[in-house]
Amino acid sequence: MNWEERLSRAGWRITMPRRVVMWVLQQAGHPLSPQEIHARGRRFHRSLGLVSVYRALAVLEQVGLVRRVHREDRCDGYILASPGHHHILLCRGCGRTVEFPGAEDLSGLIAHVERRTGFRVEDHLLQLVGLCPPCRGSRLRSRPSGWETTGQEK
Amino acid sequence: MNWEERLSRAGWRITMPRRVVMWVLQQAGHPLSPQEIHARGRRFHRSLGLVSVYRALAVLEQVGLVRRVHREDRCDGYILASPGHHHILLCRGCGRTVEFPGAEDLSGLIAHVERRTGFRVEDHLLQLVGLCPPCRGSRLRSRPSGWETTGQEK
DNA sequence: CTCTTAATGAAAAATTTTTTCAAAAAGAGT
DNA sequence: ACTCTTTTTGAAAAAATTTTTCATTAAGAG
Repeated sequence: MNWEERLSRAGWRITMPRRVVMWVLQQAGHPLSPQEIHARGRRFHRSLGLVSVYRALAVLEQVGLVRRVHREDRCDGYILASPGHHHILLCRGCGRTVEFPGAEDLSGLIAHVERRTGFRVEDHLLQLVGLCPPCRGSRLRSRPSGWETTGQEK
Repeated sequence: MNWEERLSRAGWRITMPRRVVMWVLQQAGHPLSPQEIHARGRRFHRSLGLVSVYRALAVLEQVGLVRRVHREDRCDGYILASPGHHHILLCRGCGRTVEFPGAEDLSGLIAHVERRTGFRVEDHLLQLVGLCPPCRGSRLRSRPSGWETTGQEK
């Protein structure tokens, strides 16, 4: 099911601003701020307003098509979300963003924390930051399936 | 070593605004925004400026005495940091924040991710959100050592 | 094609964060 | 304690970000 269908089924209309935001994020492959999305989006859709970018992001995030990226200094970046709960791996060199599944790998840690604190853990926020192969200067390896790059392959 | 010593050794002066920010965060035990810190801080130090709160937070964070808390909707909360790299467990009921060590528990996951993506992982951001014992309505359990509550025990 | 309702864009308002700069105060050395 | 140098402060202004308002436009169901 494509994003338009998902959006539509969730009761939202397929509009130009929303389409543009999706296009832009698709092509970027790394987190973009509302400002950046707006700037790039205008190339496709001249009259695009910044407000609409904010509104589109809010809707798309709610539907799970877009994800906010949290970095130590700024938290205004958005990337395309692959379906399901994924985590984010961010290259500090080029900003390239990869999502990966693996909530399972956290279950041990979570169980441990629950035992020791008495908390009931309901949700988590996990992001990894590092260097991608090109930025490390090493040769690129094949990327196995299930590990999708957010956005277009370069 | 207390925080004043740590700050001092890092080359910073012990000033009233910095002291007030530490006091306020100590007493709160849950994330506070600069605004909130400012409001509470004025009770101790009438002339405290909001700007100084921002500046104090920047310095204290850099020295590792204070940590920023990332939540889905807002990322402007700060808590006292216990020494070392800890993770944050946040109660969505009362906001109570507990830090826990456990970078080790992530090493498996990180190794896995590195193998599959070719990235070299350098840092991570992990936060858990859940319900603390009081907010779940259950009896409070003892909190083992090494699991410190940020701020004052209630 | 029409009609209803959601969504848009522009402007204004509200918030949040940063910059600037003269005055105050930390703290090292008398 | 007192002096001196340098950092730090607080206020105001500026910049940047996000939200609200509202008349107009355009989705998409019928």
